[in-house]
Amino acid sequence: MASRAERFSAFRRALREKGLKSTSQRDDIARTFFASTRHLSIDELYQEVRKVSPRVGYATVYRTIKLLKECELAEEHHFADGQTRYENSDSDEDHHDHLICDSCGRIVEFNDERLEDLQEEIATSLGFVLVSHRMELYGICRECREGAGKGRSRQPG
Amino acid sequence: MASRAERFSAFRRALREKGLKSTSQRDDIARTFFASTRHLSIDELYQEVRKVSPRVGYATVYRTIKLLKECELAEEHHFADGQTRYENSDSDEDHHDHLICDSCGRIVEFNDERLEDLQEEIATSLGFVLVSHRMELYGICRECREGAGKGRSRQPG
DNA sequence: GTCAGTGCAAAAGATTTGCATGCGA
DNA sequence: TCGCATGCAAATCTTTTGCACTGAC
Repeated sequence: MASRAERFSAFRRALREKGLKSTSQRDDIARTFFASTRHLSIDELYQEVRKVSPRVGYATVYRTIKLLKECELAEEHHFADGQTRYENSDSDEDHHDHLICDSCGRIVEFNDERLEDLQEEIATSLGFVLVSHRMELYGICRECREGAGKGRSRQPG
Repeated sequence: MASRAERFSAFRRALREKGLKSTSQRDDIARTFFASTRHLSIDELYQEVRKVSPRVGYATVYRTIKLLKECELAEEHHFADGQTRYENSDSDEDHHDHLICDSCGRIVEFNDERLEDLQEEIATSLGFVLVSHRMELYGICRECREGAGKGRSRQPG
C-alpha cells in the first residue's frame, strides 16, 4: 500500500505527464484527500480543504477530484444514501467491496477471492467478458444491534 | 410471476388500503410502467406516458413512481451511467442481480444462490446481520465483442 | 362538497461551464 | 510571456415543493 507521500508524488508525476500544471490548490486538495482514510463526499473534502486554503472554490474541488479519478488515485462510489463519495484507491492494493451499516452508516471494507471467482464465472457463463463490478452489502452492525441502533450516528468512514 | 393485470390490481388495492385515490394519471403511469420489461428512466417513463396521456407532468410521474416503490412494485437502481432507472419488481419472484454491457448498455438479469450464500457468510463473519445488497457486474457482451463494439447502441433494457 | 391529486413553475441540490483574472512553467 | 488553472456566478440537470385549480370519492 503506497504511502500518502508516494501517492502525492504519483499525482504530481501524472500531472506532469499529462502536461498539466501543479498548483497550490491541486496540491492542497490532493494532500487533504490522501490524508483521509474515510469515504469523503465532495462537500466534506471541500470543508477540509477550506481549513488549509480558505479561498478554494467548489469547482476546483470537483475539477481536481476528476483528475484524481483519471489518475486512478480516487475511486467514486454512489452508495444508497445518494451521496457521491470518494475513496483513496491504490492500484497496488487488492480490490475490495463494501459492507455498510444501515443504522450508523459505518463502512467496512472486505475482500473475498471466492466472490471474485464466482462473479467471473457468472459473467462468462452469460457470454460476457467481465470488466468491473460493484457490490455493496447493507446490514446492521454488531454495535448498533447491541446498542439498540444507537451506534454512531450516520458518520460513514 | 404476477401478470400485468395482477400488478395493476395490486397497485389499486394498495392505494385503497392507504386511503389514497385512484386517478387516471396514476392508472396511466402504472399501466405504462407495468407494460415495460425494460429498466426505465423517469424520462423514458414520462415520454411513454405522454403518448397515452399528453398532459401528465414530470412531478406526477415522480410522485407515482414513489408510490410504486412504496408498494414494492417498482425497484430503483442507480447504475454506473448515473441515470436512475426503475424496474418492475415482483415479490413472488426470486431476487436477481444485473450484468450490464459497457458497450451497448444491455442489461441481463441473473440469479445465483451461491452468491447469496456467500454474501450472507461474509456479512455474518464481519458481525453484521445482512439486510440487503446491491451487486452489478460490468463487462462486454458477446454481440459487442463479435461486432467490434457496434452492438445495440446504449439502449438499456 | 371536501380534500387529496394534478400541472405548472419555481425551488433546491449537485455538478458543470463561461469568463475575466491569476499564476506556474 | 503564454496559456492553463482558478474563483465566481450563472447554467444545467435531476428531483422536490408550493400553490391554485380539478376531480375522485
